[in-house]
Amino acid sequence: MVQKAKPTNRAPKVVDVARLAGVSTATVSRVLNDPEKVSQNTREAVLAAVKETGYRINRAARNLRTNSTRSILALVPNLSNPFFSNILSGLERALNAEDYSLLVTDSGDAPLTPDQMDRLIAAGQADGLIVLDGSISQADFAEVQANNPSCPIVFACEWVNDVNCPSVRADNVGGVATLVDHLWENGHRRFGHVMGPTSNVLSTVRRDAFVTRVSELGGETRNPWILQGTFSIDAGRAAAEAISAMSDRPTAWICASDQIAFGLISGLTRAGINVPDDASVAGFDNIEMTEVFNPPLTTIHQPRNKMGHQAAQSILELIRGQENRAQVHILPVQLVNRESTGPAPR
Amino acid sequence: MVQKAKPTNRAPKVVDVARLAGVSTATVSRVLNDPEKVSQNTREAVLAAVKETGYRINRAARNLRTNSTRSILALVPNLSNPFFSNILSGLERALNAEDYSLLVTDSGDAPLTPDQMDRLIAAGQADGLIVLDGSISQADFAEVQANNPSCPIVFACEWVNDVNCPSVRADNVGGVATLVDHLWENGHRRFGHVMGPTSNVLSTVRRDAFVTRVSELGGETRNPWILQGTFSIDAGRAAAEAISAMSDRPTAWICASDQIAFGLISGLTRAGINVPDDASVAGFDNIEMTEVFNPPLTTIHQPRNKMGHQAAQSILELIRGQENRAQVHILPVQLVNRESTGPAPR
DNA sequence: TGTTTTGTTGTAATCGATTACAAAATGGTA
DNA sequence: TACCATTTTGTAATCGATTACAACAAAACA
Repeated sequence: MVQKAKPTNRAPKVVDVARLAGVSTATVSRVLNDPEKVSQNTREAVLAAVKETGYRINRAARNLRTNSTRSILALVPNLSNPFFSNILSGLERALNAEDYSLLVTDSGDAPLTPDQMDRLIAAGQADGLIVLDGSISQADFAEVQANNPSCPIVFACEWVNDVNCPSVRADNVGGVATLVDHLWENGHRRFGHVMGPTSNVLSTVRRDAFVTRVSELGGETRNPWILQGTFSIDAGRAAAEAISAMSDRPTAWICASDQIAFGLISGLTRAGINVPDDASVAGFDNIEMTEVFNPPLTTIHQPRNKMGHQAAQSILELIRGQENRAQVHILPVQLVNRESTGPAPR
Repeated sequence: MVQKAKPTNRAPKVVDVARLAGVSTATVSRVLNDPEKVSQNTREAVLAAVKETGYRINRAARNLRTNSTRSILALVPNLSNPFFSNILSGLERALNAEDYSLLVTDSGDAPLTPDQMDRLIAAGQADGLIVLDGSISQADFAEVQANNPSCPIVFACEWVNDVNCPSVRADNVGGVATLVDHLWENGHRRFGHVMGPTSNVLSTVRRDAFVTRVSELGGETRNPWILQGTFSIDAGRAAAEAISAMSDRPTAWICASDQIAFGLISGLTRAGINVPDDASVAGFDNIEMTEVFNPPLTTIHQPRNKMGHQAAQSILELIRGQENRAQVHILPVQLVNRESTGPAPR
């Protein structure tokens, strides 16, 4: 019977394996990295020696020599946001499957400065960067890219305009249009929108899609019916206050996130405006809680795990030189029709 | 005026800095790691050279030489769970402040095998491990610890019993007792509990605390009133079905997590049992959504960020040899009294 | 002034894997 | 058998920082 890795005092290295297998370190290394380059016999001998010694590669040494780290750094605006953690989850699994690991940095809701980003990149802790933060200005980002021309970067979910990086995102335009259509079919003709922060691409893209679709259908919206805020519950509540003070208001509200919708509905209800009887409210994201919220929220489902997965694929292909720098992956979304929307009041 | 780092084709190394400053590489390294060991003059010269060359340390080389990585690996059962991401957030910030970075591994809700854990640890990618997963069996964990006696490990939030590692957790017993007391004061005398998975420490600790406190007060609970499940919304819904089929049931329910409570309330409502008029329901965790849920959820607030922060401190101290291996940090919790609980129906 | 102590700096070995290049073994063919 | 092509293996340099040790200089002391 084969012995379990014997308790050595020192961690075994390639030389130990090589000695035991009666080959050179080069051969051991080859067995581990390019098995086909080695004859079957020696390969088996080496693998046996690896098992017997309990050898585990020293990453630092390999990283130094190969000038790579087999890890990817994700830049997240706010880790405590469940939306991001879902994407990270998909990301992490896809990376792990390829023997890459995931480093996470929380930029703390304040967009990173170019200098901070340079430092993160130059730290040489990662082979690539996945940016989940769309609040970075185009100029700042261009600077970072210019300073680090060889650093593979992929955007996931959010992105920065006019930057030459692969990007993975949901079909935001289609999603918003679907919501408008859904409300339109329910007889609504006057539409309002609660945006995220104006500094964020998603906010503006969704707002524009909203305005476009409403006008295509011939519906009505007005500037004061488009409220700005953040993607948070609190922003939704604040919007509710503003709305309840309006003398003349839309019957249908589309929110830029589910959290906004929660706050909005909560606030409207408190103000005596019943959802969906007096006003319909739709969200965006389909986070887990939408289902048990009262009323269950009509929203757009984003394939979060898939987005993480695709982002992982893209960055790996970029690292391997197979990905087109300008590739934009737009993943389809789906309307989830629940009970926060209904027929327009007459 | 000082030039910005000039665009070299090759990343500058210590030798480049040394040459420019007219000193040896040893001196450069000393300036960067032990500034006091170097005279003021040379120190300034070196720092100037660092700035001029735009030198950034190569971590792989340093890691190899010092046999450390300045990064910490967090083992998370499920990244998409908002509860964990909040802790990670606190963790990441505290680590970053000390120039450590955070690696994340999602064990995918299936507890890791000892072998998988060994591999993660031995990969030498991290100087320490923060375990957020309490579903690992005591035997498995003991094995891992025996195999890696020198690896600093800290538990956060969840933990494994009878293991000699620092642990950071909320006051689960106190929290549950507070909930029971709160319901008791509202006139409830018959109590039920919806647990998490039995394999999880938190589940059993909370369940035991529940049983203990109810009996201390002289209240009533029975085995069939203690339902098992997972920490999920779905489990709460399933519990609601079971409950609505009971002929004789408690008036007060304490759930092991907010998510369970959401599912439970949603299910009870659907079954025609009104919360809080017909039954009171309390959660545990105080996740963000509790506030806008309808009815707003009475729950126990856990200091999630603080837990992450404390876990970071503990692991750093452990790495530096200052932390007591058996230290248990129990952070205080708070009752958040909202509207899902009320007077017992008569 | 000579001797010791203290403080500062440099030389060169070292961490552990990968890989260019060369050498050896193998197989195929005339 | 001799020759060439191909496959397999080994030798030793290399990645870039840290640090033990030694050397030197400056300060303190007798």
